[in-house]
Amino acid sequence: MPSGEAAIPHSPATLKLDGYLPYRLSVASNAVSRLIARAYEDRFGLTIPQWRLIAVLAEDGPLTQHAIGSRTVMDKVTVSRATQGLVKRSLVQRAPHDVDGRSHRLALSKAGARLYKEVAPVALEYEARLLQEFEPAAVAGLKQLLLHLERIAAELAAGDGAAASAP
Amino acid sequence: MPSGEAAIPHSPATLKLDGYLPYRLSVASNAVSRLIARAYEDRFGLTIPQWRLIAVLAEDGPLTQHAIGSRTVMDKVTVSRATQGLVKRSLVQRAPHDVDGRSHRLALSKAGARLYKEVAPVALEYEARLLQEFEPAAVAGLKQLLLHLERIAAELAAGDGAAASAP
DNA sequence: GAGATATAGTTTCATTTGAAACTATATCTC
DNA sequence: GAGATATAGTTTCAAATGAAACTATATCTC
Repeated sequence: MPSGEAAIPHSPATLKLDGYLPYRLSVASNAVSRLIARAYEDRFGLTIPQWRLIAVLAEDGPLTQHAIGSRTVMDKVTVSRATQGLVKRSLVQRAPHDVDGRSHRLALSKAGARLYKEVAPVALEYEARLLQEFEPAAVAGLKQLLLHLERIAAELAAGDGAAASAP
Repeated sequence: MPSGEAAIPHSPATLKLDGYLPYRLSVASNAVSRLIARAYEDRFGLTIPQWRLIAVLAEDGPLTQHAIGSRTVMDKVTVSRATQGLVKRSLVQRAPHDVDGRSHRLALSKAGARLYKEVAPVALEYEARLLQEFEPAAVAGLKQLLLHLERIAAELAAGDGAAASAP
């Protein structure tokens, strides 16, 4: 990490909670998550982890739980529990993994695929409403920024003073 | 809410989880919160609610718990617990509210103010690191967008089909 | 091929969270 | 000013979360 000199300060020298990024981010994310969680729960009986799992199976086809976890940034415990709920409702099918006896191959069932087709437009509609006042370019920029933040936060967390330069 | 016609779609007609705003937002926010939470906990023994409480008392001076809650978008239970912890460590002082017997006036103690002066630069440094690769304008835009999202999410949550037009 | 070590997934447990019930005080209506 | 109703803050309880221990299977090393 390049040492010392404070480059262009992006933040005022004095802290203002209202303009503090981690705060703004957390508050916005909570508000959105809460809205979405309620919608999925009320309309489809799905938790957010379950929804993510369905979405990723619909997009990428059959996956192991491990793959789902890394693909969707969810803990293995979270994935395990989401899976159990979905299997119980027969929205997801589990087959043994042919080459690895510890693992399973998860796939959407017919019913799961049908449900996905119902949920996806609702999901898109919520997103559209949330973003309706913004320029498409601004939205694209926001998403890029979020991805970037995520990466940097992970880097800082990994080597918070330690490994940062060496690959 | 204006009816029907789908204006300019900000989102593709097909859902891609990776580009789905609520997902990106949640993942980014979790990554940042986790980083920050660990930092505050390790270095200062503060939880995020406690940190928010200190920050807002430092900025705005004495407040009731209720005021802190609405100012920082925290549940009254969260504020209550954060307060208890801080009072126990004598970082915050509680005085009866002169006009309202149910309420209290919370203020930073000397020690609390000192701690704030230690934490604030660390907080700013984390923010600066998270944002170091971005243009100041992009950062300002992001914060605006987050505020906006928060407001819209709250509106949608309040009247999710119900009251939306009538004031 | 027999340990040793790693990985997929589950279970257990302790912590966090927030809704709902509760207590105490204010305010409003008659 | 006596209920009725609202509000500040706490406590209680149930659900969500994720770290750590655990089980079962793979892989690696000799």
